[in-house]
Formats: sequence, C-alpha cells, structure tokens
Amino acid sequence: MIFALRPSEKSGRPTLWIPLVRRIREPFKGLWALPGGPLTHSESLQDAASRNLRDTTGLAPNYLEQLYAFGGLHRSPTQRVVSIVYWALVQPTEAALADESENVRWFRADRLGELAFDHNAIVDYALWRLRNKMAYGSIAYHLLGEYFTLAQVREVYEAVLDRELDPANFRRQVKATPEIEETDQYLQGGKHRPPRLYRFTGRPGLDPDNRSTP
Amino acid sequence: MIFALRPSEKSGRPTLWIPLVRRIREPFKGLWALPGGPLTHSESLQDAASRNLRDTTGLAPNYLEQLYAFGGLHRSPTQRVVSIVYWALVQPTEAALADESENVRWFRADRLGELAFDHNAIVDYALWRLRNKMAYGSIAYHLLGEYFTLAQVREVYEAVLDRELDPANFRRQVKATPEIEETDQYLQGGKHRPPRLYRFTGRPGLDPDNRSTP
DNA sequence: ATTAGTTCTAGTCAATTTGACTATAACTAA
DNA sequence: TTAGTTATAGTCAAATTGACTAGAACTAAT
Repeated sequence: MIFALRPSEKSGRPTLWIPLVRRIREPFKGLWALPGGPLTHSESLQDAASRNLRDTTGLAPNYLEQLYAFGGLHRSPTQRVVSIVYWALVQPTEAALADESENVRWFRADRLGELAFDHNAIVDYALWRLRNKMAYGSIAYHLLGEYFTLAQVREVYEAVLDRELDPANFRRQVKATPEIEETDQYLQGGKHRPPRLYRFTGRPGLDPDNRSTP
Repeated sequence: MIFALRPSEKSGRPTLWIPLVRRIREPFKGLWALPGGPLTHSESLQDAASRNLRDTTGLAPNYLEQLYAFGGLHRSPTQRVVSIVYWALVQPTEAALADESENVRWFRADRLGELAFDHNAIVDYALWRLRNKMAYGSIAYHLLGEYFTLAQVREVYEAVLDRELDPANFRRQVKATPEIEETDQYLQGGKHRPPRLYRFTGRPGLDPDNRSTP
C-alpha cells in the first residue's frame, strides 16, 4: 500500500491518500482493493512488492518497507491466502505520475468505503504504524520532495497525527535533529515572508531482508 | 525464536538466552538453528508458530508476536524458502519446563556461534527489535513472573540494553507508569532489606492478525 | 546485643526539555 | 504607505531527567 500527500478538496491542506485498484473478477468483483500480486520464484519479497506496484499503478516509491504478514484462515472466501504486505511513501512529484484510470484511483486514507478482503484492517494497521513511526523517527521526510520548508514538515505531521502543532515549538524540535540541513535557498511565491528551504540528509533505515542477490 | 532470562554462569545476573535445535539433516547438518516448521492449510500464522514451538521445544509462551517475513532468494542452498518469523518472551518458570536434550539446548543470545541458514541475521534483528521495544513500551514484564521487584525489572533492562541504570531514577520512572501496580507483599530471603513486590496489569498489545477463526 | 554490610527507598537539586506565549522580520497585495 | 500573512527568534514557567545524598530495613558476623 502506498501513501502520498495530496491537497484536501476542501481546505487545500495536505492530507494522506492511497491508490486502490478495482477488482475485475470474483471474489469481491467491483470493490476497491489494495494493489498486489503474486510472488515468483526468482524475486525477493521486496522486489516482488516493487514489481507489483509498478505493474498495477506505475509507481516507483523511494521508501518501501515491510508492514506485516497477514495469514488468517478466512481472508479470502475461495482459498487460503498469505499476504506479505509492504508499504511505501512517495513524494508528491512521483505520486503525480501514477496511472489513474477507470480501475485505479486515489482515495483519502481516512475516508475509505468497504474494501475487498480484509483490506480495511490492513489500511488501519498501516495508519497506526505510520503514526507511531512519525512520533519518533524521521519518516515524514519521505512524503516530501528533496527541498522543503519547516511549515511543510509540520503540515505532514498535522495530517498524519490529525492535530494541530505549535509552529514555533515544532520548528525548534525539527531544527534540533541533526539530519535536517539548512540550505541557503528560500521558497518564493507566497503572499508572505519567504520561508527557508531545508533538506533531509538521513538514510531510510534498511529492512533486515533487502540485501540484494549476492 | 524465544527469549528467556537465565542467570549468567559467571556473575549470576540475569541474561538473555534462546533455545536452539540441532540440524539432523542437510543442509547445515550438525549446526544449530532456530526452531521452526511448516505452515499447514488449517492454521493461522500465529497458530503455526505456537504449534511448531511446542513440538520442537515444549514451550508455550505467554507473549508471541510476529517479527518479520524473511524471503531472500538464497536463504537456503537447496530451495526457495520464505520464513515468517515469530518471537516470544517466556517467564522463568515456563522456560525451566523446556525439553532440553542432545538436540535442543539454551544459548546466551549474545554469544552464539555460526548458525544454520541466515539465522544469525534473524537473531540480530530480533535483538535489535527487543532493545527498541524495551526503550519505549512495556515489554520487559513478559520476561518476568507475575510478581516482581523493581530491581528485577531494572536487571531485565540492564541485560537487554547492556548498560547499568541508576536504581533510584529507574524506580521513579517505573513507578510513574500506570500499568505497574504496587502489592502489599515483600520478597523475603535476601541478605538485606526485603523489596516490595509489584505486578504488571497491562495487556500484551495484540497483533493485527491474531483474531482467531470465526 | 551490637555492629558491619547490603539493598531498598525517598528525597534534593541543577540541567535539560517542553508547552504556551510574545514580538519582530520579511514578504505580497491593496 | 499600509494592512495582512507567515516566518522566525526569543522568553518564561512547568515538567522531566540525571547525578547524587541519606535514611530505612533487613542479614550475618562478632
């Protein structure tokens, strides 16, 4: 499953969106579902996740991490299925390149209808993990582009945590983290004082299993 | 994989131990490996982990959680294997019941030799996760019995984090967590002032996928 | 019975971090 | 020139943390 920021239709502020694909066969024909597909013999779990993502939505995320392996007995009405779910964060420029069509569409992550299989539960778990990682860690920056303002970082936190944060105190904390680098560029074009641009210099934190083929 | 506390042979202080099973066939015949086994069609992932654990070591842990799904291409020299690894914490009384034999033995988690497959990497990852969960969360109590002293909790933290903690400050923090309940019992038998016994009242924090069969 | 040795436990105090708030800076649009 | 807006720095009290002190409560040795 993929998270990206998109402006809310009402307020215009950034909110969390995920792309879903429509089921074109039974079971759950016509319902929306998380993109996915089979694991072949010649690819690692992470490679399979990347490939399935690219094939269904055209997306190539810069942040991809294993979420959880779901293996309950009755996840699909027709057969036993074990799904090893990965989740991704994509930057706005990447997200804009996604192939949208009749059967692939973006939805607000907090306003989904009934999905196929147990996918509502999977989305809920991913949202919970995202909020947790956000609180302590440097994951928010993967939803932004290379350069960003501190106000944009705050908006990401506000969108994910769903509460407002004090701008001044938030600045102080973010600036205290060593992975945030001040540039000498400013974002022009607003109707107000132009904010300084910053850059994230940390590494994504690799998964234990994604060392490539030897 | 299973973690339990056992007294160090030298200092007598509690340290982390895990049980391993000896490989009795190729590949890696003769080497030690994590206990495990196949997933059948009629059991959930968690049920399969419990069953395999019971069959190989006789253990029935009170805390069992999914660790990670390992699916690299070359984990086994003979075939493609995907392992969905669970980890468990057992209390000392439970751990003492484990079936030890020629082919099942406990080892100190930080002093393992070369294990079969990629199992060294799996243990390392589990230790990393354990340290992380310990720092923020209430996982330590599942390594202890129902009643414990605050010094015992501190020893668990010291064993896992591998550094000494100030007894007085540690007390203050633990006592501030609402899930720790003071009893009116005291542990007798030491050569010093008897410490008060406490009890943990929190819930283990369920996995997203371990709702049982409907 | 007294004393030494041990850990348990409560407390002090300065240093650090957090949360709420104020004030000025720097831009655009009217 | 002025009003409106956000950016940014700073202040101050409250809360938390880390280092430390000291008395309490037991056992074991004298």
